[in-house]
Amino acid sequence: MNVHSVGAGGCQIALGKDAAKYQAILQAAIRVMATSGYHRAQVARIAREAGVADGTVYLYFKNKEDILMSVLRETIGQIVMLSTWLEGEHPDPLMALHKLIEAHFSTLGEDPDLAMVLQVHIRQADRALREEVAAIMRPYHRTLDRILEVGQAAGVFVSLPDPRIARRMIFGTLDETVNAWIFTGAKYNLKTLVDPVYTLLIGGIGKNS
Amino acid sequence: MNVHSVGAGGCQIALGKDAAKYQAILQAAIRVMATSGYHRAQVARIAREAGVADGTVYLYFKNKEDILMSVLRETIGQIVMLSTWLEGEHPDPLMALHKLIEAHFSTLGEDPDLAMVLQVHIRQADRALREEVAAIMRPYHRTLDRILEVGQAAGVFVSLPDPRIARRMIFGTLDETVNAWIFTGAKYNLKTLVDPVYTLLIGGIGKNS
Amino acid sequence: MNVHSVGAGGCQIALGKDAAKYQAILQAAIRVMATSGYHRAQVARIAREAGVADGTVYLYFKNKEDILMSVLRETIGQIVMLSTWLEGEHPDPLMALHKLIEAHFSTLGEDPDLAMVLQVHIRQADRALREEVAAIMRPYHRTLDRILEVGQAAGVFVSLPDPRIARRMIFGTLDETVNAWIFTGAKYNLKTLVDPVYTLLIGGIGKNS
Amino acid sequence: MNVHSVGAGGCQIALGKDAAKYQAILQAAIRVMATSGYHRAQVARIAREAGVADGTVYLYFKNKEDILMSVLRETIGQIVMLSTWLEGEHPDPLMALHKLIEAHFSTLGEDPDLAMVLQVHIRQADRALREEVAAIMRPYHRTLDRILEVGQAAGVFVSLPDPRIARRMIFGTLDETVNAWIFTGAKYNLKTLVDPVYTLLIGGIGKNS
DNA sequence: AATGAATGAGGTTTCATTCAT
DNA sequence: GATGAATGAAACCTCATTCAT
Repeated sequence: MNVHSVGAGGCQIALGKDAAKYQAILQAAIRVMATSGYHRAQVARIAREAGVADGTVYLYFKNKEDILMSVLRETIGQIVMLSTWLEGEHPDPLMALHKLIEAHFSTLGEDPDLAMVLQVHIRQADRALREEVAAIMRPYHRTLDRILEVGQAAGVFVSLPDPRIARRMIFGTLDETVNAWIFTGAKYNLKTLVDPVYTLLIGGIGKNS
Repeated sequence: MNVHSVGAGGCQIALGKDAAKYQAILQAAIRVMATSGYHRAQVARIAREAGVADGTVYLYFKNKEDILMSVLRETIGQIVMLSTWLEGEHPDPLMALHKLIEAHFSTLGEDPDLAMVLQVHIRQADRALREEVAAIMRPYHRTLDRILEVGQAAGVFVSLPDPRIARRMIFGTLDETVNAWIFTGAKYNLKTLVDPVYTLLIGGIGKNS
Repeated sequence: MNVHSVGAGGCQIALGKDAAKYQAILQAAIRVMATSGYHRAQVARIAREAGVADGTVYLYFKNKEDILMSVLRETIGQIVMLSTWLEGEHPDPLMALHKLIEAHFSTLGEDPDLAMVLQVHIRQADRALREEVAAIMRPYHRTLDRILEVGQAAGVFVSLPDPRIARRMIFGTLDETVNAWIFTGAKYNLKTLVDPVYTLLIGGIGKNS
Repeated sequence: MNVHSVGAGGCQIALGKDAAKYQAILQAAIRVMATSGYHRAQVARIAREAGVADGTVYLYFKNKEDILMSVLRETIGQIVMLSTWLEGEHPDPLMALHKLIEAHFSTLGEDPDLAMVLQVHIRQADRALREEVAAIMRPYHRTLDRILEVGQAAGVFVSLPDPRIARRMIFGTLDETVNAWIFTGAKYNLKTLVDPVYTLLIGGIGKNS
């Protein structure tokens, strides 16, 4: 059974023997898109980088968009699943939030190319693809929403008319932090920011007298 | 002197006649990019929408990228200048931050097309363009940094080893809030979120016992 | 007004100044298809043969299929219209038939390349295109049917339960005669066959004792 | 000796094992080409339809063109041989002609897929292939020519300077009749047209007073 | 003999840009 | 200055064919 034939989106092409080749193309795609961006990334170059012929790419992916989609499914998917798992693992909403930030920064901090694709180039995609991205991200947002709700009920988080406002603050903060890390060349260790960011999100920038 | 011949990038053509035509093309570009995205936006369509011939576009802009750049310069520029002005106008850092959030949400909230371009399509641009965007944004970030520093010195903001962590939280939160507003169809009034977001940024999500 | 913007099918592209260029491309297409066939005919070669750039072809035609369609519309159309006109001009069905054969052989006999396209390469087209061809041909068949009906009523043609059987004999005979002429290299004058074919169609191959 | 290794074109591979597989591929080719046409017919689909691997096709046929050629050789060949046999069997030219029309309509009328290929898709082939088709057809045309000559000598057919004119009428009529039958969906029984067509060919459309 | 994964050449079409009028 | 017809490079994708297993 091929690893990559599993999953909701699935792959409509009967995949032959080589799951390694599928991964090779996927990794090549991440590499090429990291440097060239989505629209500039040529299928021919992805193929060359993966060490296969142009046509081979189409044995594993339906088309260029499908390549990007698969990068998404396999990577955002990881963070999303990780977040869901963490939520279940840590009933304490404060701890859950901390672990989630850690997971977010760890996953992207360990693979700058992947982070580049997810933070920058994904957003170059067309409307249809962006909606797909949103759909994949939704469980992540739901997890954040639930953590916030539980925290409010437990009295550790402030009460808000709409928890989505806080969720956007959290997600926006993580997102922008990763962005900044990428654009400064991914030189420092993203994980060192877990605690400062967590503290700031909890306490805000205002000084509690 | 034409309004649009001012600025860092400048314009290589001496424009004598028609500043109105320049604006028409710029507005058309915003409209077309809002619906089609950067890469799908065709120069021919921008020209048609602006009521000029294809070639005329090249009398006012060096190339397609230059059109986008100019959209940036003229719009981000407004927020940036506004923020600088607000900073000078309001010595109180809390007030300055509040006014800045208000300016940010007002400017984008009043022109969904423009917001769409700035939030979504700008990011489809190439490396060079994104770096230019960053350069234009820098004064905005500097303003935030200074407000934070003044606030720390005055004891109204928490002390942080690196104020940029807080700045990214602020900017990331505003950015994600606008993003969410756009993707849900820009149905509600963005300005209603000024106070909740401000409060959350100051106090954090944690409950102060 | 452009000559080629008239007609049922029309042309969905706003055509600029040059009706001559439209004709040049059309003639080039006939020439290229005559030698290479429909599927082997490359747009690039048609463009080169017409003395224009590849892209220019797409200013005058929507796509490759549209080129072929236009060859059809403009040429079969001629025979069809001619046949309708002849029918009106000659109330005598015998004379009408004779004139029609003459028109058929004249039109194709004068332009072997065009004949090649119509007899051979049109038939390489896809289902959709062939149905379009059939639609364009229909008036021609209707004309034949009417001539046969009038002739039957007048007692100069045999009575048949279904006139379409006779129509297919006439059309099939003309078609095969042109085919044979083409495949032997279009060496003789097709018009010399008007009388023999007419006589044979009227009298059959059987000897009237 | 395999059935299919006989013939002009021959088969470059010594086939030991499986004449049934050869036939399976041939029948699959007819089926696929009937629906998709020559150029749209993919070797992979023929293989799948025949229940063999792609590569296996190339053990039995030199290339795609060879497959079509073989369809021709084996099917037109049948009509051709049948016609030759009928000619020998029926010294009476009128009877011979009648039997030949019957054979023509029977063979194609019983297998619409085959008829589709022979009437429509064969003609999508390239020059070289069409010449091969002509070569295979030639004995059929010769048979018609001889029947006509014998008939003329016997005084049952009209005298013509060139019997090929009459032959083209006969063949064109049969061809167009089959064509019309196919394009109307092969709904009626083609054999019911044997007598009307025969009568018309013999007597012509003119009324003998 | 049989397989089917891999190959890679080849063609249509788009669209930013130019330049003669 | 303004025009817009013309340009032509560039890229995705298909599919006949091969060859290692």
